[in-house]
Amino acid sequence: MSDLLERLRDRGWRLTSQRRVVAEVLDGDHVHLTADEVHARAAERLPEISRATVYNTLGELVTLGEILEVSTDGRAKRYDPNAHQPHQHLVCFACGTIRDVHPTGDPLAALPAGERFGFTITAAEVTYRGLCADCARHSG
Amino acid sequence: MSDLLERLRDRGWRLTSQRRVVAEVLDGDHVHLTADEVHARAAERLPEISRATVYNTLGELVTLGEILEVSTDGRAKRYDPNAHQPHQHLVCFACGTIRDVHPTGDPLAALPAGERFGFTITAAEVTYRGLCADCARHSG
DNA sequence: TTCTTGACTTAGACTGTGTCTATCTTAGGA
DNA sequence: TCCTAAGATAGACACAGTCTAAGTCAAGAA
Repeated sequence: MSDLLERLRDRGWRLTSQRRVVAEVLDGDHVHLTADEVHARAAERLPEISRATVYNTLGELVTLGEILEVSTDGRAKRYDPNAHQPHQHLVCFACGTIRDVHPTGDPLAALPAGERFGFTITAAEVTYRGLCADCARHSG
Repeated sequence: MSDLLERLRDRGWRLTSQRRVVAEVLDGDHVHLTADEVHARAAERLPEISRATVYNTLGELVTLGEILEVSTDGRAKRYDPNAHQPHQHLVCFACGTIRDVHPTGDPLAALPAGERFGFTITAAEVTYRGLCADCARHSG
């Protein structure tokens, strides 16, 4: 966390209270907040922070590779601070909960040359979908 | 195509000119149109068709399992008529072009029991990302 | 320490995508 | 041919995100 702030400062980031609070809100495991949720939590600590600043800061952190942008549904994008360990996502149909998961093997390897159509492929994102234990109990 | 209209009629669909035109627009391979694009093409043949009708019809076709909803970026959802053959998507970073691709193996099998967190998993979507041949030429 | 300046923040207007509602039209059965 | 519920329509609305112009401030300079 403080490593993050150090890294950012090293890259020439001006360290404002707004940026610090956004970075703090995104600390932790299995954190997948929307921009609005980040804004709400940041505003608890810094009431005057604006939506634009949250969007700007999130965009900068994504560009710097410090957080990941995830859109598992057609709704708001979510931001995942777990950017330094490769992983995929598991999403509940019913409640939308997201878990980080680690499948075996490399999904890229499953795409034969004949299916690459001249693309230079650099990433493969896998989204697993299902019903979480809680939702399964309540619905059945 | 006419099979599609037959199937829909069998399921009690009222066959209106609007629905027919939307279904026709979505015919073909590697078709991944946004709702607005579907509306524009439908309006070429039926100028008075409304956006709401296009959205309604697309939603019904998705519910019936006749087309797939794909959101590969955070922008508009795209609609894929290739719903009866399992496949994944390959997306160009630069121009957004989408290709249907067929990886080997079952991505679901790559997720060990210990990584399932009590979920009942029913689907795995893979999005491959890279640069298509055209964009690679123009940028390099 | 104070000054300076350009990077940063802000409020709020604006855009794109999708949904909803009240009213009108029409496919298809009687 | 007529009836009627299913479907279509225009346009208001909602949500997520972007942009702009003006004000603020972090951090280097003196």
